[in-house]
Amino acid sequence: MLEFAILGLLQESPMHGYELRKELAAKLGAFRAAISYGSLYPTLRRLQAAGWITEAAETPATAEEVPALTTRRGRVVYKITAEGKERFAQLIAQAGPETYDDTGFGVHFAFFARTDQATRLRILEGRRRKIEERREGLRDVLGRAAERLDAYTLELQRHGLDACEREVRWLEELIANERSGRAPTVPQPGTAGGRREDNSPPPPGETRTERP
Amino acid sequence: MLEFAILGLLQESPMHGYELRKELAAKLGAFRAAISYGSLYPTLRRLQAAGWITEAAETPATAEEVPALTTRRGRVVYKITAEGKERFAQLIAQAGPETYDDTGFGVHFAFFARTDQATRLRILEGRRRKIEERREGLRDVLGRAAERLDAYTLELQRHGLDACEREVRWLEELIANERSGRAPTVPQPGTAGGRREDNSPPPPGETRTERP
DNA sequence: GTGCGATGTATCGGTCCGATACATCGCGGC
DNA sequence: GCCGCGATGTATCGGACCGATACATCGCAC
Repeated sequence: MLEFAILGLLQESPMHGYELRKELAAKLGAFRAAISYGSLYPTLRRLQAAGWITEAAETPATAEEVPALTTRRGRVVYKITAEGKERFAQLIAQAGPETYDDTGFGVHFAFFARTDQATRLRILEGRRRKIEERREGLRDVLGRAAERLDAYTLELQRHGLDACEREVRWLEELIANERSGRAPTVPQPGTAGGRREDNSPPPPGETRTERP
Repeated sequence: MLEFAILGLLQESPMHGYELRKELAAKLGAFRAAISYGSLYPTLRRLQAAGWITEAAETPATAEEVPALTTRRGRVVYKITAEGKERFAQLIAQAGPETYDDTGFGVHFAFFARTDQATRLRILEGRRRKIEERREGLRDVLGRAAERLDAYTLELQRHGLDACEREVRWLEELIANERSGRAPTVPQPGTAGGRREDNSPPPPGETRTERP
């Protein structure tokens, strides 16, 4: 998961660890709190060892200035490699059941702009199915086993059920939108127009069609 | 977390691993999928080593019947000890910030019936604060940084924001209810109480001020 | 000039998950 | 009769990720 997120982010621009964490928190604010350094740095090292990313020498703005007077800074900027981009595409293509749990779904969804439509649909439908199952489970408990549980537990189930129903509806909308061929959902109010030219659009190109 | 959940469940009645997992899934269906055996069994061993739980010889219903004809079953039934109950009470009393993240909150909430009112309030308010912070973060992103993000990411944020607002409202209700001194939220239909005759009922000793 | 909060890299122990293995029980189909 | 098969049940292993902690530097206010 972390691997996927890092590769996705570094595709937008090179970054160092701290920045990576911040960007990720911003992008996933909804689903995840913030990744821990205790997993971030080891993962970076792993990715580097695998060749998906490389250290990009931190150019001090103008190389002429500040040559070595101050002790060399610790900041390490990472950059994705060609192999890394391939790897990312492969991870998207493979997107399977592990993509349907809360975290996995959130992370993949956050990179839908780099995901082809077929995969988007597959993920959305898989997620919906999973949530529907959870919903049925909750309905079961609330229906059949209600007497066995105390009032607080029941309240928890009710709240969970509500959240499930809501998410299913949300997913339905997204799926319908996706099928109708166009971008996400409705553009929001005010600030007319705009908001379409972010860097690097979903490359529908050679995103491989292999099966593992 | 798992430790807490297990001690809480075993207070309702002795159980073996499989049962424990099922009960837990039913009680937490809303927040957690289901705990993994890979953490359940090691934790059980840890709790046993610490003396919070013990193996209770699996009595075959009526000892007269089915004595030893069939090969001895592997089933291991666990039972909470007096020290375990103390430990559980202590864990509740200590309930701090780690209790405010999704999983921690869910698990603690599921055992609110065994939690004193002051602690319930503390947990609910801590959780509310945490969600409010998340909400503000999302509003920030949606407000200030909207242009930097693609439409899918924005949609994810919107959905997350909605969920936050909804949960805050839910928590407000629960808190108000809690302050007004009454049980959870709306009481559900008849069939009050029930399931009380197992060996170890919640000792009304020092905790508990509510009536279930 | 000194303290202090934000920035930044890094490690360690511990919790928990996912996959896997294996054994038994009850049941229906052939 | 006996055979497979899904539910029940215990167990382990490698790996992902977290939370706490330790440092070092930078910019700025006082």
